[in-house]
Amino acid sequence: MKDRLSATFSALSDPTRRAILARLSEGEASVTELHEPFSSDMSLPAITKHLKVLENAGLIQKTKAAQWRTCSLNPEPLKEASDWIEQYSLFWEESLDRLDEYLKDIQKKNKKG
Amino acid sequence: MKDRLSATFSALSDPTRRAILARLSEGEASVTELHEPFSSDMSLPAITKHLKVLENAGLIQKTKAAQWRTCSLNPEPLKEASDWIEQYSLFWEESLDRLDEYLKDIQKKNKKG
DNA sequence: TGGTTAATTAACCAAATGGTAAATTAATGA
DNA sequence: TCATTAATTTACCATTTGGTTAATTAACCA
Repeated sequence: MKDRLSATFSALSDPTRRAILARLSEGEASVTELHEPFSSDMSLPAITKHLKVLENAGLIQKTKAAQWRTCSLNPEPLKEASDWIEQYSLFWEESLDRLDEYLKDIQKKNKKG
Repeated sequence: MKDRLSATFSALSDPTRRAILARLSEGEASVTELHEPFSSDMSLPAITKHLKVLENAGLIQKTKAAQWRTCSLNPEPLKEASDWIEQYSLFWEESLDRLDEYLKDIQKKNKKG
């Protein structure tokens, strides 16, 4: 049994799966919807397999309604991955400036809405 | 040819390789030194292979002196991975508080010297 | 009921992955 | 020179990975 962090990084190591997560970050979607952008060069069963990998890593969740399978993003494993990488952030110099700027950005957005 | 981000996440998907990076975060080390913590259950050639994966992903660099191969951490790909994950940070709620705290921590350390 | 839609499973494939033991190469030094 | 140390390569292995096509299952609806 693969540990959670390994499963997460492994899931993220494929471009198709990263693109799927990007799509889900905008809102939940059905399997067919997720397949659409890749339909010219990838089969639906291939997408099903990718989703299985993402689900096993805990990165997505599926809900079932009739013949529909709706997928949604679960950010928890991403946060764990981010936390792991964070221990190395002291190694890049601009870290302080970037975080400062990013933080201010978020505070602005939060105050607006 | 695998794209850089995929190679990075793929490299990070193995616990041994993450442990190697953790060791290198404390300072550069020879192949034998990196092998030592694993020597009871993993061969030296296996470590060589892992290092090859890390090197191909750009996560480490090797310098050569006589029969010695010294490995050191390269944080750039980690930063790229962190940046990629960062786009999802809005999905976890404590992000703002954590970043704020972290930033203050770093500023304290920098002011000390 | 039978056709349609959505999704999954089964069977297959080539390549990649994490290991091993043995052999080889590179460098040192008695 | 030959033994020792450090590291890599070779050859092998079982398993996993990203795909495919065909078949099957689940659900809807005229």
